[in-house]
Amino acid sequence: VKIGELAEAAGTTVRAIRHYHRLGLLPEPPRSSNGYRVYALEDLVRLMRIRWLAGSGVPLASIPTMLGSATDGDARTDLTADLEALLADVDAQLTALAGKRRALGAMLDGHRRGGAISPLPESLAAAFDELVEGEDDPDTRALFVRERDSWEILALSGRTPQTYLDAASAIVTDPVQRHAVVALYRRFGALAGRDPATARSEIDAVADGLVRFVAPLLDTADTLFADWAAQAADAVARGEPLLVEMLPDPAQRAVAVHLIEHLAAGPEEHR
Amino acid sequence: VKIGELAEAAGTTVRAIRHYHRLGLLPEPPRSSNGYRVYALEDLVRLMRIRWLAGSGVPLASIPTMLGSATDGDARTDLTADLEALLADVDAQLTALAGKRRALGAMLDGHRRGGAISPLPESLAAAFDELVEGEDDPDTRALFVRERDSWEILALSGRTPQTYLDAASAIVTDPVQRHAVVALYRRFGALAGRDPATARSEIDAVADGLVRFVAPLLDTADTLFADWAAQAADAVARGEPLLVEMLPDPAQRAVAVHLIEHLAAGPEEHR
DNA sequence: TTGCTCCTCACGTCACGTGAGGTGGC
DNA sequence: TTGCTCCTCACGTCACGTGAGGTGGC
Repeated sequence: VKIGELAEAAGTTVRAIRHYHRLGLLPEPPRSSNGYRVYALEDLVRLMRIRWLAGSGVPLASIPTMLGSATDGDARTDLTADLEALLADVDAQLTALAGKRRALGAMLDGHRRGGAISPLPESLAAAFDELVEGEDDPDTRALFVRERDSWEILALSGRTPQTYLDAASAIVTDPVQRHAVVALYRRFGALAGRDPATARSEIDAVADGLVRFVAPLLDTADTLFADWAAQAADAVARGEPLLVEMLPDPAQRAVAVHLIEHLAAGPEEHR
Repeated sequence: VKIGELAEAAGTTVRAIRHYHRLGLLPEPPRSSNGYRVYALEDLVRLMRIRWLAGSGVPLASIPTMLGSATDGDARTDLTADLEALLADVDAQLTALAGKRRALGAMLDGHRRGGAISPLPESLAAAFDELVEGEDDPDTRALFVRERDSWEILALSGRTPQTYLDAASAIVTDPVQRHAVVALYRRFGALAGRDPATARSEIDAVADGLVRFVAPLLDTADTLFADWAAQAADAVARGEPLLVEMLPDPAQRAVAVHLIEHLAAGPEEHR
């Protein structure tokens, strides 16, 4: 039989068979006078065993060991370990894939209704879209975009608890609270370019205003977020500025530092 | 911020970031005097969005479209289709992985108890092992190995119903029946090298003997197997010998053809 | 001075797929 | 003659990882 027939019998491709030959997985059969490979029953068996193992997730490199054709001495003991490692690997892939499936499903749902694709919860994403679209002043608009970006970072960091995001959605959905936060954002934006020393009182005022919005969230949020805030405050204290450093303006940076220090202080302070 | 800090903040590697730069997924940031890349907040956002999508199974090549930074006109409609295709893909991978998991689990179980790794049901594998190990005549031994190989092909073809394999296990487990089949195998093996014309009666006898074992299996097996047998008979009739051609001996091949013809005739004939 | 981070080629990984260019069989 | 299968390089895919060889910062 020729390579094409062998491939069909085994349910593979001619290319795959030649690949196995190059890897030495499947021995090269004798050739007929025209140079064609001529296969026998043993080759089909070997090929089907290879496909069986490969299809079960066994890497091609370890198939010789599995099939016992390697020159080995202690293969007996290793095999169990190999199989267990493979199983653990496949399990990990399964949970990862399940996660991807969920994420993709959510993306598709959001896109069918919402339009733009975003890692934020729908209400938050919609609220930010409105803010950005409805703003005519380019500076404030850029500020809103930056704020949305920051929230996306928080959401994607995987360390921000859902309750925190939900609470933010609630604030931004309620017209009164929303108006208040937008006013604070505007003041935050106006700080750009000012000397942190002269603007000290405004910096404190804006930071305190923001703290007043964040404080109740801290009460409901679980320990994950408290840990994160503590770490961030630690990093700021040690001079490792991480995210904060990415804010280009010094006065705005001062607000962020202030805010993080408040967050790290914990909920007790604000009761 | 430098590339290492960015990588840590986003939970990736420096290499991955440079990779995204090469692909044009993430724009090259300005450099500091020493040639180091200097990142800003927008880069972190972009990077985290990329990681989010990539982690959700979106291919890097389609991420620009998803993030809307591509110069496109009809991206709106395409996006839904893209996401749906991705979802279907992930689903397919999930079922494939689940299958691998099952196969690996069975392999591990079998290896923990049995020893050798085989695609055959345990009782069949064990029976063949006994046959092969207990045989001193090298020719008969080779014959048994070939027979085991054929059964593995049947099992791995995916077209052989489980009932058929189970029935074979039963035959090979029962001492009386097993003795009878082994005798038939020996006669089959003895046909090697004989002229099909002179050995005609022995060929028919061996084939009939084998048919007598296979016939009751046909009654219980579902239509899948009947289809397969019919196809095989068709192929033989058309001169496409497939598996049969791989038997090197002409007399033995005649037995196989005989057997397949009987199988394709269906169960009615033997009642 | 040591050790850590940064830089740029350039090649490796995994399991094949995809041409390119040519020959044999019906 | 046409179309199909076969052959051998040799490079492509995907998402990075891995050295190789060198420089800058503390």
